Amino acid sequence: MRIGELATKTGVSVRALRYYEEQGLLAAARSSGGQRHYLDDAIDRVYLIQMLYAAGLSSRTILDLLPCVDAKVNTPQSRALLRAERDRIDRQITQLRQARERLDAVIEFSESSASGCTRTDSEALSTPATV
Amino acid sequence: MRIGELATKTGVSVRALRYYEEQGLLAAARSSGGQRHYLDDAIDRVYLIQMLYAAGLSSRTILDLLPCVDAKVNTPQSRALLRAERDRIDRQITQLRQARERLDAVIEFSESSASGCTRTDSEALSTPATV
DNA sequence: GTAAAACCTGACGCGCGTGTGAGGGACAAG
DNA sequence: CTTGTCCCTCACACGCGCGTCAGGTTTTAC
Repeated sequence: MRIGELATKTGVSVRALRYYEEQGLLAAARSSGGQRHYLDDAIDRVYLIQMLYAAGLSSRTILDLLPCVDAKVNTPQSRALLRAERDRIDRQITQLRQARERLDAVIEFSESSASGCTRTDSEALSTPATV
Repeated sequence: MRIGELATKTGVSVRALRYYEEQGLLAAARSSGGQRHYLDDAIDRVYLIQMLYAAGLSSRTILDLLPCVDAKVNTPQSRALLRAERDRIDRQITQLRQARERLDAVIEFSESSASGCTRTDSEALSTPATV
């Protein structure tokens, strides 16, 4: 498939796909005219890349990790890298949970507070059912 | 206290503190000579700001949230904002967990795999004790 | 009074994932 | 062969949190 189809199938912009190739994350065959052609498994690849980006990994780090995910490289160094990134994600989750708890405390207080009892239409809309 | 002291006490750079003020997140009194002076509670304020940045909030969003945290504003809109951000954090945590599970699967496979049994000195160093 | 340290404003730079536009080829349909 | 759509390669721009340098003022310590 060509780049436009991959873009619509994955929901990722054409620009982004070209950027992934530039970063060495997503290989593409080229037609005689220079156009990119992808295999079907590129779709999963793009999802994986997006997942790792969403987890806060940089292109460079993803580039280092992908060979491990593909099980093409399995060295002590690659395993250390995998563990390091997993641990970084763990720390980030911890931070997010702390922030979430902080916000939750504020929410709890504000909803039990005085002006918190003035239920409005806008709130009724944004909160489907407090059943 | 002046900005340098606040910086060392919080571990945040002077540049960052000035940036927080520029974004309206951290107020400071001024001396006759124009230098910033902070109260002790600025320390906690900075920690809070850092926490929210770490949770992926933008300066703008933090600016909107701070009045709620200070319990100075408590409207239906502010509560909706709080919940929206909390939910965003929840979604982000979910994404991170997915990425973590993906990496974990790779790690599990690679450590049980063939070349995973070639223990080297570098691994012995990076892994203190597999006791 | 004088030097050093801390502070001030203003402005440019960076990293990074993308948006966006210019100017031009590739390719299927009529 | 032409038209329309998709694609190509530069290349500039952005947002954002902050580093960093320049040139100057304030405060502190002696």
